[in-house]
Amino acid sequence: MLEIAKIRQKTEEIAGNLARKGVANATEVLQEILRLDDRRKEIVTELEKYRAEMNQTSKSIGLLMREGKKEEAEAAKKQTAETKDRIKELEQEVSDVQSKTKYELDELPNAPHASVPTGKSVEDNEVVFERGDVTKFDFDPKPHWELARKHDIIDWELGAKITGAGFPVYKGDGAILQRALISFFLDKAREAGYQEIQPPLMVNEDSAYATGQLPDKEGQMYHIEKDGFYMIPTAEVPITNLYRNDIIAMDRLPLKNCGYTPCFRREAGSYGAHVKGLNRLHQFDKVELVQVCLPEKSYDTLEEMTSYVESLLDALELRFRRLLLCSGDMSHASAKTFDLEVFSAAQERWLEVSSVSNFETFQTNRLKLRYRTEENKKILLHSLNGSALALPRIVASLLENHQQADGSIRIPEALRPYTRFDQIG
RNA sequence: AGAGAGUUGCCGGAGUGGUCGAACGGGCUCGCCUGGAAAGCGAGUAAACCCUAACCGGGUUUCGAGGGUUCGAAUCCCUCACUCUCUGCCA
Repeated sequence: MLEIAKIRQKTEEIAGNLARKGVANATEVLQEILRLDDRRKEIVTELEKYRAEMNQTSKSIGLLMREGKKEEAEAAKKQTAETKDRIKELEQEVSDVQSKTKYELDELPNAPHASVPTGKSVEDNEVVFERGDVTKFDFDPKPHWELARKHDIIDWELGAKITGAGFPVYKGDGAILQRALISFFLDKAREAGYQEIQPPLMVNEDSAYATGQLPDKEGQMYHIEKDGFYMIPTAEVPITNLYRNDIIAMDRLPLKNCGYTPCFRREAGSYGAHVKGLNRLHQFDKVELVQVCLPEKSYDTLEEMTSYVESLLDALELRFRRLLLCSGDMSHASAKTFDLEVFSAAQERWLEVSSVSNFETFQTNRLKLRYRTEENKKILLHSLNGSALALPRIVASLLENHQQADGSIRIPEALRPYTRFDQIG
């Protein structure tokens, strides 16, 4: 959620950036928010005047009662009725204005950072660089779903039988490969200074709201209505919410946490060839990084996190490219996002395997996550997160890029201590 | 899942309708004392919001959350969440 104080200070600048993200009438929307906030202040000022008056009167009634001046006390009581009604009215007005303001703010996405290119869709994303060896095949490379079937390591039909489409079953070496990747990613993250967290896989409404899933992505989460819980779409949600309503001492910063969790996504509306195989699932595994840092350091942190994830792809011997997402392709909450994509020779396209974002204060504003300055001021921190990494697409990339002429899959050196086999098949 | 007890400030813990933002103890910060330290003494020690040029000052709200009764609620009533104990069930 954007901060009202900042909207007030930099209305035009923010409006301009919101427009780049496709918000219609950005200036008008911001001005409406400021008008509502002005109105709120007016009402609050009046409200508090009446409340102060009520407090005064109540106090004096207490004194009169004590002194035994019953009639005087009764008379004073009668006089309060009008003020009381007025307070009720004003309270209703404040709450109306506040919910209107909140509604307007909730609708607004984060404003893209100045360095984010303007654009509407994936086509406008910028390729920052490509790295890694191009895999050359002297045979016809097969897509991962065929390889997985051949080696009987991933079974979509079984998953469909026991649950439904998009819930594959990993078997034998497939299951071991998953477990190996998770351990590998977690060990690397720990070496890089991240504390490992095992969070709950369901969260309450407050948590889903604070990181921006609600109300924006309501329909994308599995919702357990009976208990009011949401299945997490990413570990970002519980891990970032660890710090909801916290004031962090400066010497604890930056907060660096990571976690492995399954992720659950309804993916309502997805269809077509691009959702084949492991490309888009309802349940998948992911190791996620979350950092919370000082505002002035968040863009360095974004770079640091992205480079870190790239080092994982290097270790897995995968050719990748870094994309700087354009204003129109970023998620609701992000101010700047880098995507990392691995080239799949078999599918002849780039697969997104990681997304690293700086949310600036968009999440921390809802989280009320602040730090205390030397002067004892409370300032909102910045939050960032990144996948390191999402398993299905990494598995797909490994299968497709490391397949051999005989159909076997070569396991990259770095992963062998974890799989304890060098090839599949 | 059933029965009971509880949820108060950084921590412990009083407080059952008015003078309670909250006794008392501990912690922490600053000052005094000291060669230095301990002890001791003194002062301070929540958050959000409103008024204001103001980091001065004044005001409002907050004692698990939300609603209600009342002139007035930490204190009474209702709903919910959480914690603990016992019983039940079960990885």
